[in-house]
Amino acid sequence: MIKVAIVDDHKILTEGLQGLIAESGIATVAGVAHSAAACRLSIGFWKPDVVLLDVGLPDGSGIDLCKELKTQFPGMKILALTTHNEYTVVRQMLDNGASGYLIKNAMADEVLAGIQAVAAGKTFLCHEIDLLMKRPQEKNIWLSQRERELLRLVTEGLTNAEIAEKIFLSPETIKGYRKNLLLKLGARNTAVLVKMALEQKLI
Amino acid sequence: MIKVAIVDDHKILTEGLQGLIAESGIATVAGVAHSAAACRLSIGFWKPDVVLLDVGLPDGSGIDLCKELKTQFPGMKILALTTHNEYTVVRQMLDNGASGYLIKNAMADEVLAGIQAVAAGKTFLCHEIDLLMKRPQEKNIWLSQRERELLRLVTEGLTNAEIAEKIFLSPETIKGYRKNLLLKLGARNTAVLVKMALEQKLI
DNA sequence: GCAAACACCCCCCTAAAGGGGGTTTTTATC
DNA sequence: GATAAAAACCCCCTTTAGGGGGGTGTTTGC
Repeated sequence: MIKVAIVDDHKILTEGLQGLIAESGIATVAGVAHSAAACRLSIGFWKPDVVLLDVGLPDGSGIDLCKELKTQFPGMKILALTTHNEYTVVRQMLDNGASGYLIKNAMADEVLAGIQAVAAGKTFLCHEIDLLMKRPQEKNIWLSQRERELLRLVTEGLTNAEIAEKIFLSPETIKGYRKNLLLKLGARNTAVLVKMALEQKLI
Repeated sequence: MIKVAIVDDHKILTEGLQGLIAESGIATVAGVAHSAAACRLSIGFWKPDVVLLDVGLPDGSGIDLCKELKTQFPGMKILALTTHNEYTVVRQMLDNGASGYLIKNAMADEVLAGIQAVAAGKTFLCHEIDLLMKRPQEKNIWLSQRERELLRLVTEGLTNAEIAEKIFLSPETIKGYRKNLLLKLGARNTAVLVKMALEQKLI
């Protein structure tokens, strides 16, 4: 029997999930955590085979927690379960060691299929995410670390001069990055840049 | 017995909810719709007393659907059930006739309490939203229709001249609105303005 | 009846962003 | 060891945004 832990702050969803998993007979729920902190405290005791992990936790990012868990328990499989269907989020989760990715509007039976697949060492993407990851790559934007950092500072409203001072670079360099970001995202100005950054969760 | 309909595209959540409501004994689930279109088709047959309505539907806004349902079926009670905890969203839902508002990380028993309360003609806000609505009003930003329209055009990257042309106003008027928006939201420039607009769902 | 909020318009001036063109070094990846 | 991508840097010039003023009339709610 597969041992599953659920980490998600949506209590209504976790209650439903517990029932769903228990009834299926393929797995048991070893524990439920509603925050990253609660997860860190208990996960060592639960020793689950599979962790159903949300991305948007109240006290931190599931993306970071995923990396943390995989470092501490390399054998533990992470199955992301979130509302986010943005390329950047999925890619970061997979880069950080997640074995699978489900979105919350997937069918209930995809959850069970996902649990079984990742427990068996396979990777599992729900249908919609599978399509997303297979799109022509020019539609799935991927930024370098530096570009992400810059984009974050731009969205916070810093001017080129301020950014330059903050990260010890020339204002002209910042300008170059901004131009490049506009080009890369196909944005005509800062307003659209910020919009895309937030909508596509690029930062 | 209270008759409830669920309109939400998160299938995992709706499955869980159905069980939860059925087990409680206080209500029955008359039907489930995973989209606004499906809801429009079936709601007349179901004739529920209470509709659990999500804001973020795949084919439209729950805010608009709420207004629509209240116009067509004034006696039907709408109980919003969403992830959004932004003042603007809550206020728009309530203005459009919703009797209650739950966020998805509320406790499961709040759902049942909410259903009973709105069915009895009362209004019901879950704890977190109740706190939000009672905050000092300067923290809860509310924009006029015109301001929202302008903000939307700004986030789409239009320049003052383009906006002026589009909505037949003087570019100087647009400039005035922008200045006022910056002041009202406490944003130092367009980047922050766009960020706040999206984060607080002002548009 | 009167204040407050909304909608509308104009001036001047400076700061910042955007569009064009470049260069070099480092660091992965094949 | 070649190739490519990321990272850092620079100049010129034009357009747009932002900061500071000023003002009008019209709804809307108490």
